[in-house]
Amino acid sequence: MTDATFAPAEPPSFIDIVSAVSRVPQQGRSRASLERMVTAARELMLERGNEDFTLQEVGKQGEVSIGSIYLRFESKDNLVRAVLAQALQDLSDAEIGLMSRLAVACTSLGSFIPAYVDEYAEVLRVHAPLLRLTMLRAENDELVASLGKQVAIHAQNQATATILRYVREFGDQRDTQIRAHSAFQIIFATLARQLSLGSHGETGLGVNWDVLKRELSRMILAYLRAE
Amino acid sequence: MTDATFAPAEPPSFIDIVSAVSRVPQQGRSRASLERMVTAARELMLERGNEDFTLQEVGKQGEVSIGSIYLRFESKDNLVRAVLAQALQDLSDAEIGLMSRLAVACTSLGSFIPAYVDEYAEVLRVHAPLLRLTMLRAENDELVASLGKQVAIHAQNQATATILRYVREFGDQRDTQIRAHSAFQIIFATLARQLSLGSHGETGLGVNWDVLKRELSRMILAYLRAE
Amino acid sequence: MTDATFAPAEPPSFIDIVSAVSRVPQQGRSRASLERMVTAARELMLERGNEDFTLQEVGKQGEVSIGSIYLRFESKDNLVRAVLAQALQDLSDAEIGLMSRLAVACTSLGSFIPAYVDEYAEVLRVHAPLLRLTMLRAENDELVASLGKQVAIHAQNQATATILRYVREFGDQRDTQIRAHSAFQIIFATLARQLSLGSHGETGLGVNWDVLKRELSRMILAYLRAE
Amino acid sequence: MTDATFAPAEPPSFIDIVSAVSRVPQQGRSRASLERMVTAARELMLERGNEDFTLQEVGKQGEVSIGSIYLRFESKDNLVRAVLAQALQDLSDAEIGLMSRLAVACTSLGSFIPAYVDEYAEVLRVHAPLLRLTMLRAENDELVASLGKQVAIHAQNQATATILRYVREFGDQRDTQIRAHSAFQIIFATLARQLSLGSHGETGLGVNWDVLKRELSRMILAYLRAE
DNA sequence: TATGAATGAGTATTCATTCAT
DNA sequence: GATGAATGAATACTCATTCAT
Repeated sequence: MTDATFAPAEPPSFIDIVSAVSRVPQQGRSRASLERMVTAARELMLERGNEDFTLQEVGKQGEVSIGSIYLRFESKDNLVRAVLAQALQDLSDAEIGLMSRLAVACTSLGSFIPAYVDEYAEVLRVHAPLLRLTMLRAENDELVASLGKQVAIHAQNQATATILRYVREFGDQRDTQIRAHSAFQIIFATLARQLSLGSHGETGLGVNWDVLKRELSRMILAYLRAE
Repeated sequence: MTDATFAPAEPPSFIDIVSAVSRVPQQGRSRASLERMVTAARELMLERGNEDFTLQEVGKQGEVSIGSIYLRFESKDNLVRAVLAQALQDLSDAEIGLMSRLAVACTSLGSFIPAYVDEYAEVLRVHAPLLRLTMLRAENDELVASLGKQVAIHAQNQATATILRYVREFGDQRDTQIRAHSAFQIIFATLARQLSLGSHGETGLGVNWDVLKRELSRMILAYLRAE
Repeated sequence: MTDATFAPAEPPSFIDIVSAVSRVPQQGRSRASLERMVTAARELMLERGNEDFTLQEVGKQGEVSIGSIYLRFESKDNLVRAVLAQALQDLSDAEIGLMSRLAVACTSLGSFIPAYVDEYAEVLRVHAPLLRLTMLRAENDELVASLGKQVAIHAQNQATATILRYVREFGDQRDTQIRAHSAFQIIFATLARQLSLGSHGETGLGVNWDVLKRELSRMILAYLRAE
Repeated sequence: MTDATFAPAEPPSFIDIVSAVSRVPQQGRSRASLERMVTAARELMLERGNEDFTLQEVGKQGEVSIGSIYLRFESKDNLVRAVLAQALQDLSDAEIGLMSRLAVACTSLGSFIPAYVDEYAEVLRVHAPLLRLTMLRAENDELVASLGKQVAIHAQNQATATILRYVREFGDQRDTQIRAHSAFQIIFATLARQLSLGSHGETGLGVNWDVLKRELSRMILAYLRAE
């Protein structure tokens, strides 16, 4: 375990992320055109895969010219990155919103953990298609990998900090940070796998989603409360 | 939860797997040539990615002609599949060997779970590079996805059955199959994620590998022993 | 030999030349803007070649908008032509100045020829970079070829006429125009080649510049004085 | 003047030249295909300029596939270079043949110089179109420039050595190498210019080709015989 | 069986020119 | 007049697959 504290750092910002790959900030009509091309690219990427589309197709579907794509993005690669960066930003926003809601709604570890597992599963499910693309791309794209890491670190820190608000309910007061952190790791890994966010791609395998979520919650509670 | 029993089914067989993608059974000299091309393809795939190599390169590196590759494989895709199928077979063999060993060596749940987590982690670590490629490919290749699923199901069934040998040590005798099954799911998901077998590609994020394995064992034991 | 007399015709005029390719006569602020774009184009052409620059770059470097370039020039081609036309005008002016000076300074063929070779070599050397571009372009651009021809004809006529001022020193009084004319042809061809104004691009090839100029003068004098 | 002796060095060889830009030596049917693509490229280059043709056009006109062009040449640039290298080789061969012929046919300086001027002019005239392309390209292509230089140096050395066979007829026995060398420089520069091998592209300008050749011979003889 | 030369469809990118403001 | 964002045609190069030998 590192010294890293789990206090929520500044959340990643879409402005920062997209400015890394997009050429000019836009307003008005240009903004609309930028959005049409990003939307068209996103749709094509979801249909066919990260790179298996042509800029001709983006132009046609988004009603923009090839040239105007190159006015905003240095390359096709950067257009792909912008789509994925936006997806990561959306996920990050949803994660932040979720934690805020749960932090006020749950008064005990026993109510928080199942609610967190359930709702985080839902957030990941909604973002799963683009998230899958992001992870695929991150394998061979340092920039996307780095953005993904930023988002992941923030989510991890925020979740760990929130779990630690219920530290008095832990069964053992030693190594509480390690426990909270491990709990998050295992929750994320399990949910992500069920959503095919990697790992063999064989979602579920005869597992009932609701059952697994319930058992996962039980396991985490048993772990945190163990003496 | 489905009706699927967790009795170990017939393990997947390389012969079956490769015959699905390879053209002719091989003997003698031809066998050697087949192996040279598969080995060359594997090396190139590990270096560059599933498809980022040319058959010219395979021909050169494996000292086989382009034509002879097409004599064995219907397409480049099938050559890639053969490499990945072999990798899955190797993993499956290792999983089977591991379970046999542990089944005789461990006399209690308390000794089995940590040993299983540790040694399964090692098995996955060794096979991780090709396993990563397999999962990447499975995203867009039904055939590889299906082979992966077979191997995964077998591993899951075998592991669940083994855990159930210690069922008397469970804290609660209800839903024991579900518990054993969930334990496997969570172990696999957690280990896989640490090995970057998917999921954001950000292995670890400040987590100590040994610490996480220890906490994972603790969590599983707390869960299975919980009343 | 043609009937063309070698009496100096009207020298080529930049106004005529540029009006052939530029759109509107300019005054005041617009004039300054025109000059900035032509200067920027010239710099880029010298750096990279006749066409290997973009109008975006001209706009940036010359602090003019793309639109204003098209207000003055019908096309990029015409901008290039304006630069080359101006270069031809500059060369022509220098040639005229040179001949005026020598005509009064040199009292004999023996002093005129070496001075002319030396100083004309210097004039060509100074204008060589743009002259090279002009010749390159003239290969495929009728308009530039025609402007170049005008300048060349004027230079030839002027030089021939000047040489003929020393006709009494010729060794043979027959075919004096042909001799004067041939002398100019050979002087120009030799100097031009040394300056890489065409021809294999291999300036010199182990020839000493000063030696060649001296030998060229000797040759011309030997030729004109021969009986 | 450098120390370089003018003894004819080994003449440039097409094999060396082309092997620098072509991928594989060819025989039989492949050789024919190679020649068809080079011929098609040459024709297109003569029609439109060094680079103003597409590989599609070469494929169509030469009845070869795009792929087979890339089997022989690493790039379009190298195909262009091969055409120009072959042209240089042809010129060099012609120059060598010419000198051999004249060396035995001419017994005196007075017969050699006019014959050389006449016949060298004819050789250059025949090769002028491709030679023009070569010089154009050499401006921006180091490799072509270097090949051109080799051919030029060989021609210069060979010509100078041949002129020196008549050294006893020189009017002055001092600096004979310089004189022979200067004579070649001036002959080549003058002929090249008349053939538009560079220099303003304004061939002739009212000069009669035959007259100029005659005067050039006279001038060279007057120069070499001068005391 | 085995070879490897030949094929040619498919695509990211540039940049002169236009025209709405 | 002045601007510069938008347009889209045009083209070199790759590589899986075939098939004549």
